[in-house]
Amino acid sequence: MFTESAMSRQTRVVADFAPPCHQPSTIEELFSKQMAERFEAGSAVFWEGDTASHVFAVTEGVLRIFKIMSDGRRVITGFVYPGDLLGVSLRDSYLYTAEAVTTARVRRFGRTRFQDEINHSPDLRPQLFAQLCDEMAAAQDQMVLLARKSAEERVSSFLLVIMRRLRREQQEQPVIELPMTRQDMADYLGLTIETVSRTMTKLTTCGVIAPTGRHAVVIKRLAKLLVLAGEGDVGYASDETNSIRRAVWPEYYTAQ
Amino acid sequence: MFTESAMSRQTRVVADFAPPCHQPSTIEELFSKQMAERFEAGSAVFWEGDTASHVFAVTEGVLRIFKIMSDGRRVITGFVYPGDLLGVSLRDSYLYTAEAVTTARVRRFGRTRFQDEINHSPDLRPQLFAQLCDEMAAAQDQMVLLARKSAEERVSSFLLVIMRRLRREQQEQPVIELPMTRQDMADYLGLTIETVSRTMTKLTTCGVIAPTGRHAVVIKRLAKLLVLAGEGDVGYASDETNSIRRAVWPEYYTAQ
DNA sequence: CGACACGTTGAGGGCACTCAATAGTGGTGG
DNA sequence: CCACCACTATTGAGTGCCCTCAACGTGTCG
Repeated sequence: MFTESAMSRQTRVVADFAPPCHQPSTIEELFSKQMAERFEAGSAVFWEGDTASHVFAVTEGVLRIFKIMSDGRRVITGFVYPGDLLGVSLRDSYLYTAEAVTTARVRRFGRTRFQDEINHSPDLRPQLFAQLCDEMAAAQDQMVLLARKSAEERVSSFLLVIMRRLRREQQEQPVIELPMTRQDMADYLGLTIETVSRTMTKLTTCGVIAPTGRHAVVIKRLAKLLVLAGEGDVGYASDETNSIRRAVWPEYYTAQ
Repeated sequence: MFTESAMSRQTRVVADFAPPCHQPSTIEELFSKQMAERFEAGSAVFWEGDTASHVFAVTEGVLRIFKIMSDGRRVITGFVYPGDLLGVSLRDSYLYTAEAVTTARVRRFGRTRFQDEINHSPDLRPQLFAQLCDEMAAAQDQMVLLARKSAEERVSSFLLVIMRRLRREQQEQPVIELPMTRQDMADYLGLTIETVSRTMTKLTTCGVIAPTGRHAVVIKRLAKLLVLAGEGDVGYASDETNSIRRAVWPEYYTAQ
């Protein structure tokens, strides 16, 4: 895979009946021509161990990817949002099960076809590589969370991660949507449903967050949440670090 | 990055004074021409947050890669063995610190140069991709371990992972070398040094392992270790599953 | 309104952590 | 050769955080 030549590119374009002058320059664009499929909440896109025949791009909704131990213990290794790819990191079979949390829309490519596309496009390769790097960075952060953070730190970190994700995708959002159940959060954070619930209550009582219905919260005190998440290096932070943080969250970052 | 043209390849080859007829066909071969550098136990190859200027290949020794929280909590996200790459998953700066556990030898490429090489070689790209997939699969397994496994399961799983790794690299090895300290193991498994020590003692008492000095053990009962690791789906296993397992560890797998 | 799923709250227990003391291990020098 | 030290590992006692088990709210559907 990843081979490239003027010859093979020509071949591909002809096979697709696409105008040779209009190559997709982003992965999003590449998938946009594929048929959109709809998955209802709770339905699976693929299962761990299935032969990995397709690569998916999420255009709408949220999915969970998870592994299950032989005795039923479940670990959610990530939540997948619009713009994310699904099923890329694989050998011959999928590493995890992917299931819709909300009604979701995805587009798919045959694995071989996707690899050809990536191979032939010098524009797409770095995008795919960047996606994989982001995925790896997220996995590393998750390992830190699971290995060493307290329940309070885990829940706080989770809220921050979701916040940043929504910010990237959508507009300014003081309200954070949490479409997943408490059980999903627990299986993602390595906690029980009861501990997640208790911790959310505690954060509410402290005035850090304010619930808006069951599946959304408003962050009232971001600075405090950062500290609780274990990202608050306030005691050690240089002026430079703090100025960077202010640049990242200008409207939120106020000492409280 | 990953951009490609006949022109740039020409430039590269001339700059290296390498024979155009002898392209490296494996990543190992690619690195073999680079100077080997020696790192003493405890010394760092690079630090988390450093500008990611190089990609490394380990040829000898073992390294640990870790992240540290602002208050000093350390999480080892992986151990790196000969044949592994180091510093590939990155954006602009390294995701983690890499430190030699034992005296280690590594070879390096400038990041840009490495990307060029990968870009220009249809042989190397799938190898790199496969490496990244393995890394991702390992990260997922680690998340399962950290999120849901007991101390006993964690230590047992760790021993199995190391065993498989040594088996891949070296010859048949009943003795498993554990060059890292108990603190390293603890920071990898999300436990304390005391819990690791107690669990190792317990496994020894049970007759599952037998210590050979401080930094090596012999696995006496693999079947039991598999069960303790949470990989023992014995109660559920189909004949097919078991036959697969026997094929993987033919000389070890005996019901005990 | 009842059934059901999901979420919250409470009481008690256990696994792993903390703190502390002891025992190996390896290196150095008298 | 052995005393001495620094470092690492083991073992023990007690605590605490989170889990387990259980009951009670809450929201949604028929």
